[in-house]
Amino acid sequence: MQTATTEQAPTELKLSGNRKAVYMLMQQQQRALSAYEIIDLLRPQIGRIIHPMLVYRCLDFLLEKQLVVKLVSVNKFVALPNDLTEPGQCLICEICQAVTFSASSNPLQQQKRKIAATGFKLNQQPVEFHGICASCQKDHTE
Amino acid sequence: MQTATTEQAPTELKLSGNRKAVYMLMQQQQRALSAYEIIDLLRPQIGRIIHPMLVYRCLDFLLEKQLVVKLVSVNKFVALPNDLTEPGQCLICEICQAVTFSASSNPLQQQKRKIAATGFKLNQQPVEFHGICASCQKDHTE
DNA sequence: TCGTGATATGTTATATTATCACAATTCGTG
DNA sequence: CACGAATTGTGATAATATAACATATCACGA
Ligand SMILES: [Zn+2]
Ligand SMILES: [Zn+2]
Ligand SMILES: [Zn+2]
Ligand SMILES: [Zn+2]
Repeated sequence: MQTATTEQAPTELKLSGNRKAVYMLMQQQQRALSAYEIIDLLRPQIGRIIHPMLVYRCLDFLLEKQLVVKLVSVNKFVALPNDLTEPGQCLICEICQAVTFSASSNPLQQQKRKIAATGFKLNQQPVEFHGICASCQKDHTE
Repeated sequence: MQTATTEQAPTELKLSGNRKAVYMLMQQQQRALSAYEIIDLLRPQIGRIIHPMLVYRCLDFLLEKQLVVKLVSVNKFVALPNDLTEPGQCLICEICQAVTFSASSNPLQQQKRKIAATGFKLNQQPVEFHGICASCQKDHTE
């Protein structure tokens, strides 16, 4: 029923069916979602029950294409901001779950080189820092 | 039946019953274990079925006392090396699962200060880097 | 020593995250 | 169209984690 193209993805990528639906949802939401949150958000859009396997398969594909990343420390998935050219880092608030991406700044790049020099080959995922964001700190002291 | 003291923990800490058993196991193993691996390893020692809840409660306690850390990116737990004075960092091999702790070296400390300066309050867990260890790289090229 | 509240343990059930296995359908291309 | 490859559909199950409530043990003052 649906054609299998998309105009949103970078570099003229074609996504079809479920993959397109999952990726577009993730781009709209711009926050970390669990696979099951994706299922819940997708159901009303698609109008039928969506099986976990289906979502995990779409996520696997999108991960391979580096369109999304898995935040391994919280078991959630998020669309990669288009302006990030390297995996960089992200800050994850343990209270409100907000996720803030940025490029690796100098010290982190230095640290990564240092690790690489020991023979350990880092993967291409963002380094995940955990803590409490400024806004949640305010909430707790007022 | 068992008395409730231990002589292994740093700073004269008393652990009783299950907590002691879990902590001693983790110190012996010196590798990252899932809660369910702990259950399986503990059963023969204790001689009865150990419920997940029990192990998770012990882990919660040990986490609070900072005797163990949770590697949030792999959902495993590991006894904190006694010589680590700050949370530091760890390298996790995605093939063999080896985990190597070390103190934060300068660039990482600098990075942490930089993050703190933005108002984000980092927690006290090690920063987890993922990749492939030197030994596993050799295995793949030979 | 006994009573009492706090702490720790025992147990069942359930929630959350993720993968396996196999069938059916659709797609791309000669 | 025909064919194999890629994608989707579906049920079952594994792996990780927490909720809820009952019971037992400990600590310590009366
Ligand atoms: Zn927050
Ligand atoms: Zn709060
Ligand atoms: Zn390895
Ligand atoms: Zn291999």
